[in-house]
Amino acid sequence: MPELPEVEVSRLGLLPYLPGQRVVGAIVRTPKLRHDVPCGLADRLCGLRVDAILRRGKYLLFDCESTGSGGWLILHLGMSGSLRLMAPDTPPQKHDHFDLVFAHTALRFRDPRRFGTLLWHEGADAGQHPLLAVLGVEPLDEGFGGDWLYDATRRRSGPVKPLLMDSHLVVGIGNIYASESLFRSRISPLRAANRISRERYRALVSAIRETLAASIAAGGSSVRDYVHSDGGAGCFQLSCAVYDRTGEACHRCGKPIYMIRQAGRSTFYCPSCQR
DNA sequence: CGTTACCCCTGGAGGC
DNA sequence: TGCCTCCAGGGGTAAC
Repeated sequence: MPELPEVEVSRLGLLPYLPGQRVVGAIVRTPKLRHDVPCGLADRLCGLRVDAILRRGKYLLFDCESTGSGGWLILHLGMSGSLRLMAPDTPPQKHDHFDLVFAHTALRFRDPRRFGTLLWHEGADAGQHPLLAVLGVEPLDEGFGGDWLYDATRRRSGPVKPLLMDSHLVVGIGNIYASESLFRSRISPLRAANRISRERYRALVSAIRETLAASIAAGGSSVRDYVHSDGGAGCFQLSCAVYDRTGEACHRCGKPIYMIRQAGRSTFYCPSCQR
């Protein structure tokens, strides 16, 4: 489910409640997620105060007194993960793998497919963690621009769509937003990355930023006293122009939307509008 | 080095 | 109703 906007909305939903709170307990019900949950994680977390919640790509980073004797709780929602705040004594349901317990509330992590990740990084700099150290630029940061993307793709002869989803280049662009952004900028997902002009990369970057920002804004308005990341609609209250619209009429030209498979993932596009 | 295939897992949808 | 196949918003790793 979660792409960058969903993760960011989860983060924003937690901000009013968690920073400043002290961890009074933690429950690891499932030690095997995408990676093994570190041994002794619950004991390590106990007594630490959550100072801040940051995001890097699709990872949520809980600052647990990292500038003192603590570290970072690193959480990735995978394909099917979600977070929710609830009373600490709420009975766990199937696939509820982890609780971070505070005095009056608990943060619960649910993930049916278990592609999510729960890690711990000791020390002040979460960016040093091996999984974070290799990540590319943030798509909403200044460093991500059309000229930068043009320069970064000169030796990439593969199709542009799978490349957009490569977190070592740029983080946070998942399968939905890759297709949607390419449609908006009228670039074919099949086009070789090194055969796209500077001008078109500027349009693509604008489309990516606008799509992500609009989704965050749309999701943000729906979050109140619980953290919402499995809305189910997939497009986060924004209607998709091409994603999951195989055979339906293109909103721009009226011809049918196509689905193809690229690097093992579905890609949706309008062959007429996107070149 | 760049690119792709495979794999981790569960659940829902649709065909028979 | 049951069983089968395919599909799903991610991404690390191995192999080409």
